[in-house]
Amino acid sequence: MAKTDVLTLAILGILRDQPLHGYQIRKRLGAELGPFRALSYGSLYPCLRRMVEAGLIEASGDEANGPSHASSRRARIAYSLTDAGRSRLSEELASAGASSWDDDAFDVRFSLFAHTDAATRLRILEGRRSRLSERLEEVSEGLKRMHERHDAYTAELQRHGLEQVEREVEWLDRLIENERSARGGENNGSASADH
Amino acid sequence: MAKTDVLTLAILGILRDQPLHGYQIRKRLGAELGPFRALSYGSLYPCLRRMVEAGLIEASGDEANGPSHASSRRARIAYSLTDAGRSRLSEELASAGASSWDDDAFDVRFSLFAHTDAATRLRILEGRRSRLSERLEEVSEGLKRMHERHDAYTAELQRHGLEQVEREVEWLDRLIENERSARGGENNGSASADH
DNA sequence: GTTCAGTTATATCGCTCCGATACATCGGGC
DNA sequence: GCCCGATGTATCGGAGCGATATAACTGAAC
Repeated sequence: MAKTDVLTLAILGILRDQPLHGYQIRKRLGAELGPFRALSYGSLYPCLRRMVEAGLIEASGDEANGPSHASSRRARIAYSLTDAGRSRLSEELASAGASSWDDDAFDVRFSLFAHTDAATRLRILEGRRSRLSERLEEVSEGLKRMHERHDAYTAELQRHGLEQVEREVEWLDRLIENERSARGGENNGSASADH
Repeated sequence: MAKTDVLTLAILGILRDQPLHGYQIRKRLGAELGPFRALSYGSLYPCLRRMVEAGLIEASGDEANGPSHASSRRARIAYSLTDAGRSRLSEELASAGASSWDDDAFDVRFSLFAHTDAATRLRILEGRRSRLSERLEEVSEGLKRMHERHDAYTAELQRHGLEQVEREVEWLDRLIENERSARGGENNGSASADH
């Protein structure tokens, strides 16, 4: 079975197209998932080590860069996917379980949608949507029940939180609509190499 | 100096008005900060222990509930603020540094606004606002620079993140406006009896 | 009236993550 | 020549989380 945590998945995804070393992985991930979700070295390097141990990636002493000049390049360790890593990635990309629409995992899964087939994309979006509407009900339930007992600021915080989730749902509805209308037109294939 | 972490502050705040035991603390916190921000026991109990060690709270073997019926209530440990804890709380409530408008801290600080004086409220809101607009610029900068090199889904994720932050800023602007217009009318006092 | 599920309640273990920090090297500007 | 900011690898301590164990009470089904 081997469960794949979010960080591992994100790294598998980012190494899909080229080998990179730690520093680059961090920058790319930061750029793709937004400047929030910082990802510190304190998580990155241990995770890379775990992945090497698990045989998902391979470390190599950086030959990659051009003809270049003679001698002592600084220590750089480029990581690339092994076959096991590549098949783990596609296995993971084909799945659409609860772990795909959790708060922290959804962004990563979404950022890999270009390599996910249309049916799975739709299932993930719908799963995320239903997860959020559960939450919606919880919160608005709570809001009604707290008439007294809470001051204006706390209530405002709740109201604002509710609104945020509502907008998130609207966003998902738009995306789902798009996916649905794209279906039927084209072949529904896996989108793959656009850049 | 003694830095107070977010969780500690939240607990100080929730114990301000009555002693509670662990389970209740968790429920209240969950209700006040929204059902997100779960707070697991694995964080709560260690934190309570730290706070007892630091002399901020006191454990007592639960006499609190009514006349009640005779004998063996199950083990329940009620925690209440010590004088040190109470003064730490008001000290913390009077401050408005960067730690008040960090992502994770802001919600907690905001939920305690009813016990924060008007000037500090305003400073915190403004601090949070400027933190978010920094981020705004970063992200939109990044969005412009990534024309190529990113697929449609990744771009959409960025766009959506940007929009969220924009709305957060609008929300803050509304709150700041309210605070400003309330000033001048009333006495600007601290909304409550600080000891 | 007994069983069974759910809530109240405290507590710990292992693991991961983060922030801070320590190194070293590179490319440029002054 | 010299410092500064980016590039790059790495670790440490502390804090949080998810899962889990334990146990007593509550109430409804049967």
